[in-house]
Amino acid sequence: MPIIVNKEKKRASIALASKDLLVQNNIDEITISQIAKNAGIGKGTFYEYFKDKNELLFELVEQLMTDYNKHIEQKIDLKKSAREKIKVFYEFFYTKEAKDFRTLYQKFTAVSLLSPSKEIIEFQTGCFDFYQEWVGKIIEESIKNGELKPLAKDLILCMFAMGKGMFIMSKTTTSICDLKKEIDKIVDDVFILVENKKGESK
Amino acid sequence: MPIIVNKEKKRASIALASKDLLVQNNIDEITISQIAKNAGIGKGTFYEYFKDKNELLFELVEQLMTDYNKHIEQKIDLKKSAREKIKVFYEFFYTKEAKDFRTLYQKFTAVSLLSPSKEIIEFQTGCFDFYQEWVGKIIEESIKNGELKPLAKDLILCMFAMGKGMFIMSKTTTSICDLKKEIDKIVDDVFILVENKKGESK
DNA sequence: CTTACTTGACTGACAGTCGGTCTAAGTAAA
DNA sequence: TTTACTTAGACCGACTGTCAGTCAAGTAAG
Repeated sequence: MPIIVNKEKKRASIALASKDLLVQNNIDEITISQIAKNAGIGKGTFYEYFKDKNELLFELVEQLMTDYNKHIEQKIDLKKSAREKIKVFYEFFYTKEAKDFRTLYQKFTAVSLLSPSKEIIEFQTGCFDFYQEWVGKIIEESIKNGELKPLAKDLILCMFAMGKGMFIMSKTTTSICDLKKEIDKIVDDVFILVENKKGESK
Repeated sequence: MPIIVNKEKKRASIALASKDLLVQNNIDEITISQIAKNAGIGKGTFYEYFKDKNELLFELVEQLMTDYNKHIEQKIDLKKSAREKIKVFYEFFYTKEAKDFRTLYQKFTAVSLLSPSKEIIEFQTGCFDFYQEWVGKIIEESIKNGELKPLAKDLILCMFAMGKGMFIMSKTTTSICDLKKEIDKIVDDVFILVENKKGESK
């Protein structure tokens, strides 16, 4: 019998090997031959594992997101107040640690808008629901323990969308120079509105 | 001397002629030859007026945005409360009237994320500042006349980013099925927080 | 020998270029 | 005033190079 390769693992490793290439160049400036050479495989082999460049980007984003989620989950557990937890959540959009992932996510968002395949929509929907629920839990817990007013719950979607919008705008305008500062300010301003004042906990 | 064509006008008319093509197809599925044939010009002529397909899309979005702004400005003037005015502002994201423009704007956003040229960034920044100021005026006026609390001013950027974020998510997930309803709800929820209760103006 | 996997030469399609054509205004000689 | 010639902007599509995607031949393990 011939060698049986673990398709999933090889796919993942090709994607990982292409990371720098994808981070540092515009997608349409990279050729499949370049990707293949860079990953140490033949061009034909690339097509055994990916339909096109977009699928490669997709695989990479999925990988990095899994990793990042683990990392962020731990970090959120360390914070006590809802405000702090939410801020950790937004860190993705500006922290240096996530820089590469963020660059790829930017490109992936663009691809999602240009040609939203069934798979992409499914993935994006999964992420949306997952994070939505995550933030939801943080907020609801804080409502229960009296940190936040009950109507805070109604702003979950708004805050979520705000993050995405701020990210897009920071990448496509020069009006937002310090994204961390701007997001922090918004979070603080909103929390003023939905936080119970000290001492009056429910 | 030969005929001197109005370059600007011809550029605009080529763009306008390509509208349906760009609305109905993925950009990378359209060829320059197709665009040229559709506009009744030769391929070479296309390149006299545009660097590439993205520049064509850019021209078209600029045109449609100018038109749409005029239309929306009138509509906003008809509304009395800040809440109503703001809602008109968000109409772009779901109204049937703006459907084609919205589709093109979606693609343009993607292009802006993929290859943010100096010109694109400049344009996007201009739009950002313009709308930001617009919403700002609505809010500030309402603060003055006692409709809104002063801290409403701090939420302008948040609300602006929220709109953009909701739009992107409505196009890339299946979680937001009725965008109008969701946005209206968010606006109402936020207004509950920043509106002065009736009778207690200022 | 079979089977799973790999490969790079090949092909068709497209983006972008370039040399040639067309048209009409300008010029000037008759 | 007519006519022949010039000129330059506008226009065009055949051409070229490049790349995505394919496929027939190759490799190696059992």
